[in-house]
Amino acid sequence: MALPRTPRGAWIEEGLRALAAGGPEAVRIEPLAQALGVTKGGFYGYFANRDALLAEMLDAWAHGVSQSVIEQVEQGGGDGRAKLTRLFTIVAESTDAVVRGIAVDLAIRDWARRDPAVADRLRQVDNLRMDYLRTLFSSFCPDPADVEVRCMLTFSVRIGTHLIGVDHGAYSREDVMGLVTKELLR
Amino acid sequence: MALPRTPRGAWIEEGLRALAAGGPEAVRIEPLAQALGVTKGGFYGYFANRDALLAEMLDAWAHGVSQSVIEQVEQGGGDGRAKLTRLFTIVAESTDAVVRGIAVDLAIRDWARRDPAVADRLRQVDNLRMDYLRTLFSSFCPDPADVEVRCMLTFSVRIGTHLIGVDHGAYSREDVMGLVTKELLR
DNA sequence: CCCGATGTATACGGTGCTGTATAGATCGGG
DNA sequence: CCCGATCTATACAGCACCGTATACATCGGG
Repeated sequence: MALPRTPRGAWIEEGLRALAAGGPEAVRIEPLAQALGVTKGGFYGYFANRDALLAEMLDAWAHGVSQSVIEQVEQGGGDGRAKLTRLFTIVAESTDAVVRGIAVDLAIRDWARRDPAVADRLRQVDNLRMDYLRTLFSSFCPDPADVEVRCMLTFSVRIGTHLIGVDHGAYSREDVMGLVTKELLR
Repeated sequence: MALPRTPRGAWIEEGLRALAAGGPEAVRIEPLAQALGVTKGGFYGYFANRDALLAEMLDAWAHGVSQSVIEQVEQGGGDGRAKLTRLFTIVAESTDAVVRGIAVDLAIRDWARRDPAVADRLRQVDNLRMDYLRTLFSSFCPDPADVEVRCMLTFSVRIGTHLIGVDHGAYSREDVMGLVTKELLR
């Protein structure tokens, strides 16, 4: 039994890299193989076809994404505001990671606009995140409507900052995001 | 002089439709021709190649997008809050339009993440919109930092609502957006 | 140490698209 | 009414990729 030089997970990870870089259309098997330093020969031993890879990429993302962040935040302890602050920091710093990086997140969001199956999966993940956000905000916001507004704004700005290309005059983007955070934790 | 059965603008509009539906990778000349009920024969009379079409699509979007909305808002009169309210309504209702619809907007945002030239163009358009937002918020917010925060949140949530797939329990998305609007105009 | 399973390289036909070339159709102006 | 510019259909070579088939390499177990 030869141990796989290019294990199943390598295809998925490289696929996610391609997804982040160019959307689902850019996930092509032959370029993936080239990036892995292999030919596509082995690919079809793991996956039936390209769609099977895309499906597994989605699975890998959905499983590996939220839980780890929530655990990371929770094990630090503190009250709601402290946890939210920590959450914001972690999310802002996770730009680089491959599977759970923001680039994959944004690519999947765009993908979901076109593929209902992807949209369903995204909704599940987003609901998990949103539920967690709600518990944190609820710890210091008595009004449920207020909680909902803050959650929606928090979620939106966390995505929007990567999709909006404006200048802020005297402020840097980091400045503005800091001010936004302060406002949301008011 | 035969009048063009498939004028230049038709290719651009159909291209934007394809862009909205599947991203820049989905803008393929032969399918476009098929959608127009023509073959690709005439295309290369108008455009040098596929990239030229993509560039002109971007131009068409950049020119036709913001100015009309701003004029529409301005000619209604009223104070800053009234104009913002009108702006929110107009933006929320422009989901369907082809060139200036939200689908094209989101597709271009995703495109900009990968193509620096597109990102530059998007930044110009976003800066125009943001400047207008700033003037409106400034009319009733004395603190420039507060203005910047509200602008960023407004812009983000206006995009985010189309990219976030969460349920809100007892509230509908419209409810939440209404509550958000009330908060932002506070 | 050799067998067999697993992973890999290579070759192949098929598909969908690009961009070019060329000939035919169509309509307005002289 | 016919000429010529403009638009269109068709044919073609080239490219990138898909999915299959097949033979070779590699390593662990008997």
